[in-house]
Parts: sequence; structure tokens; C-alpha cells
Amino acid sequence: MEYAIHTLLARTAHVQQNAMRPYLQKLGLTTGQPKVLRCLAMNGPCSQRMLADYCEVDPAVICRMLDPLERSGFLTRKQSQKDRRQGEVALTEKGKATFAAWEEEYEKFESRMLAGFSDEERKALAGFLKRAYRNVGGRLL
Amino acid sequence: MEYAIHTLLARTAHVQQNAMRPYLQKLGLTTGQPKVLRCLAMNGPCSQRMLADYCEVDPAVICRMLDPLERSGFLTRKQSQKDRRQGEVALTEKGKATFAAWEEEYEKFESRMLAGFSDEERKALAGFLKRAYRNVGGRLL
DNA sequence: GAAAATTCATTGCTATAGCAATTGTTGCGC
DNA sequence: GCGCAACAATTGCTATAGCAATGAATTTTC
Repeated sequence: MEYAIHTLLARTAHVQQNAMRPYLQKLGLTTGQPKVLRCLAMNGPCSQRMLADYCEVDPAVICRMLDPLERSGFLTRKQSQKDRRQGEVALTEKGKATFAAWEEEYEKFESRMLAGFSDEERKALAGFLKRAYRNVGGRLL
Repeated sequence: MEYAIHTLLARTAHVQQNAMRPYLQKLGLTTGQPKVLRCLAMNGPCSQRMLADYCEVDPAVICRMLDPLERSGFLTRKQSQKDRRQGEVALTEKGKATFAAWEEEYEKFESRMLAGFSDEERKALAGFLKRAYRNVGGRLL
């Protein structure tokens, strides 16, 4: 039987997420948290609005995700001086260290997922995904 | 900047889902429902366990997804005669018609997502996704 | 400079998803 | 055939995600 691309894409992403969970759990992370930490690690302290834009999710999602991340001591929230509407979210040392550890751990995962892929194939896959991403409205990657 | 494959995959799947939502809403469907309808359309009446296996989600997820699908009149649930532990989930006529309409509607979406892809590229992308899917533990596609 | 529009964070509601525990039912070992 | 293991559906709890509405602060418009 033939599968539609959207099915292959959704299923692969879904199974991928389940496969990553044990790696993340070793570091005390859930599956959605690394992308928030990544934004902060790459861009430094951000407002929640910036996090939402970068992660391409609704601001409400970020708002709710920050509570457990703060409780776990990965980041801190405070009010911005310049604009009291905005918060300023920043990684703690623990947050930085945990994200760095995840980046290392992730290598193991990726080599498993792409086992048997040549360098050309990896490049081609990345290029295809990026093109499809842009075709359906993605603006960031 | 370079993006990890898992990021490209997760983001593309995520944006894809948001892009499909309006098409689905025209038919009164939510983003998770088509895969359940597909299983029933392809395989005929199923137990919830079969649906969970086919959709690669926890049986609890199927259990909770059936309530709204039943309320919308897309399917019916009854107890199996042979094994009273199992239920028997079956599409209604409305469910069949709606799924068929979705399959048509989906064509429009896919041609948008894969605009600019040659036939070879489509085949290559599908092949790559399937290999990655299997590498991370997928057993069905 | 005051009224209107916009922006940011948050909360409520729903959908999708995993895991653990529970209940009821079947099947197996003996 | 009885007890126990396995299995099916369900429910509770949490995480991720979208959308709508709200309240507070800022910016724009006039």
C-alpha cells in the first residue's frame, strides 16, 4: 500500500518523539522542553512572545510550559524594566548545562535514526523537509 | 545556521498539521481524527485495540477520541458478541462519506506541500521518511 | 494629551498523547 | 474446573497544542 506524504511525515515525527523520550528523561526533560531551552541558549534571555515565535507555537503554550521549567530550576522569569507587559525569561546555569548535555545525548539519537543514510542522503532529506516546511507556511527554518 | 534532522522533521510535521486544520474543519474534523477513520475505512470494523495498534497511539487515546467521533455521528461503538472485553467500532455512512471527502480534499493540500517536487524527489522523500521511521522503531508503514 | 488600537502574558476550554492503575473478561496451567 | 495470568476498555494525571477572551501596559491617532 502507498502512504501519503503527510502520513509518513506525521508518523515519523510521532515515533521519533517517542524514541527520544527515554534520552530526555535521563536529563529530567520532557519532549517539548528542549526547543524552549534551545531558543534561550541561542538567543539569550527572551520575552515569552519571542519564545512563542521562535518555537512556532501559541504564546499560551509557552506560558504554561514555563511553570514546570521554572520549578525544575532550568530558567527564571522576571518582569522587564523597559516594558512591564513583557517578562524576561533566562536560563539558569543548570538550564545551560542540561541543554548542553542534551545536545550531546541527541547525537546518539540522530545516528540511530539516520543509520544507513549517506551524507548526500542526509543533505537531501534535510533539503526536502525544508522545502516542504516552507511550502506549508513555515517561515523560520 | 544548521538544523538537526529531528528539528526539521518535528517542525515540518507541526506546521503541516496547522496547515491542514482549515481543510479538515470544512468537513467538521479535527486534526487527529482522519487516521482513526482511515483505519476503519481500510480494515472495516475494528476493536479499539486494533485501532490503537494501527494508529500507533496508546489505547487510552483512542478511547477518548471515540467519544466526539461518535457524537458527531461518524462511527458507532458496540460490544463484541464473541469477546465481551472488546468493543466493535464501525463507520457510519456519514463517516464513510466524510472520510472519502477528506481524501479528495487532501489532494489539494499535498500538492501545495509538495509544490516544486519532481516525481523522483517525492519518491525519494517518501523513501527517506520510511527508513528513518523504521530506524526509530516504526513497524507499520 | 486623551481616546483608540495594539501588544503581552495569562486563563479557560478543548484536542491529542503517554503512562499507571482499575475493572471486567477471557484463556491457560494444572 | 479453578486460580492466575493476560488482555480490553476505561479513568486519572500530566504534557503539548490551538483558540478565544481578559487585563494590564504601551503605542498610535487625532
